Amino acid sequence: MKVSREQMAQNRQLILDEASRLFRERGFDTVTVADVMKAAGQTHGGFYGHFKSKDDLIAAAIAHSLSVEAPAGTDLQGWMDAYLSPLHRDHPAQGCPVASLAGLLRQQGPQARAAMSCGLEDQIERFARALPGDDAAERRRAAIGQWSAMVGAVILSRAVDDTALADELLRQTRAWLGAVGSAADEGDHQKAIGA
Amino acid sequence: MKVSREQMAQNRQLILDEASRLFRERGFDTVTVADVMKAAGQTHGGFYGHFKSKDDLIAAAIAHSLSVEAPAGTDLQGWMDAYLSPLHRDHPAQGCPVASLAGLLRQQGPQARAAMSCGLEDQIERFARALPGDDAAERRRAAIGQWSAMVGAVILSRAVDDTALADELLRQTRAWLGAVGSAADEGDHQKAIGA
DNA sequence: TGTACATCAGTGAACGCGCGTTCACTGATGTAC
DNA sequence: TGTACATCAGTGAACGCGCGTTCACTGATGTAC
Repeated sequence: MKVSREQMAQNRQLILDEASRLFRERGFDTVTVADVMKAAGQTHGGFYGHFKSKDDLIAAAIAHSLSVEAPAGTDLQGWMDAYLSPLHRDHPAQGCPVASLAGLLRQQGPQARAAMSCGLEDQIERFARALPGDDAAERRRAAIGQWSAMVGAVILSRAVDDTALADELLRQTRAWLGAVGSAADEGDHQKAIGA
Repeated sequence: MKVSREQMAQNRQLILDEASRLFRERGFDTVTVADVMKAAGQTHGGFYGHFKSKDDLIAAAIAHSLSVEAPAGTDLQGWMDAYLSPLHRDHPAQGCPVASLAGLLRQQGPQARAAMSCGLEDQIERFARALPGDDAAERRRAAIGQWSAMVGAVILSRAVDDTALADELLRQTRAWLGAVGSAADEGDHQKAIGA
């Protein structure tokens, strides 16, 4: 049963939405093509009318989720706190695709890794632009350092079975980023006034 | 052909060594039971004389690699630099199991996650003990924050296809950790002298 | 504008392959005498 | 200490299941007249 061209385009977007959600939730290997198509309200056979292979879908889904993601808006502190919250940790399906997928990409194909490269570069750039300070190179360095810590803390927090440790990882990383942030400001200030 | 009891114990250790190496290199799903046994010089049928299931092996291999790992020795700075080096990024099989496996654990069983919890707690404790400073709580916070950044940076660096970006992630994180470290010292110093 | 027909998006059964797991068998080990 | 035999670690063929992928088919779409 053929559908209209716009319906087909809409179906493709729906497949990408559901794939992106399922991959973040359960990883690439435990989600089957049939799972994705069922979530998108279709049967698995039609999949190959939209994508060349599962690998092709993986790459497209990564690009899709990274393009939707809009980090580091106006409220930088609020965004960082939300990122390092138990809520974000416990709901990867709606969360940052970098935190849920980066650890899986080493065993994925070049298309998928290339998609992650672009998305990551965008994310770093936006983060750096949102940080305070005049020196662009220093802002970029701080963006990479803080971003690494945030992604790392969420990944570790999700890897762990012990709730107390998982919570502590997020809480302490948040506190530590706050502490080094203000300490760095003081340090910068000392340098600025020639101390 | 039966082997001696000590030979059998030795074989079990060999299986764990090879599994730990292969899992770090290629992840849990792309390494088969037959791959592990072949690497250990045996056939796949004998596997179930040593382990209850592949999941059982995964948990045991995680515990095995984390117990061998000895981070944060006497030369803290050297260890951190080595951790954030391209050499470490490009050789996960010999590298830190947390960096290669933490991102895969969300879709693994409770045994595996429990093994990671214990190993991670040990690692944090040792790191905190190696850090300078009098306040133990502050040292623990710094250990968690810095450890998150290190693990995050290596994971991101491995996830990315673009060599320049992958190198930059490591280099900038190293530089940033150095900068906030000394800035924090200055900040602490300012606090200490009542500024 | 209405009709006839070619196109092609989606269906669902089927294929083939690989993997985790089982099992009957082998032959060296280690124990009982 | 030497011999007979029960044990059991390791072998490799086989099983069963699930997944990615293919394909003959269906019937709505959209075009040609």
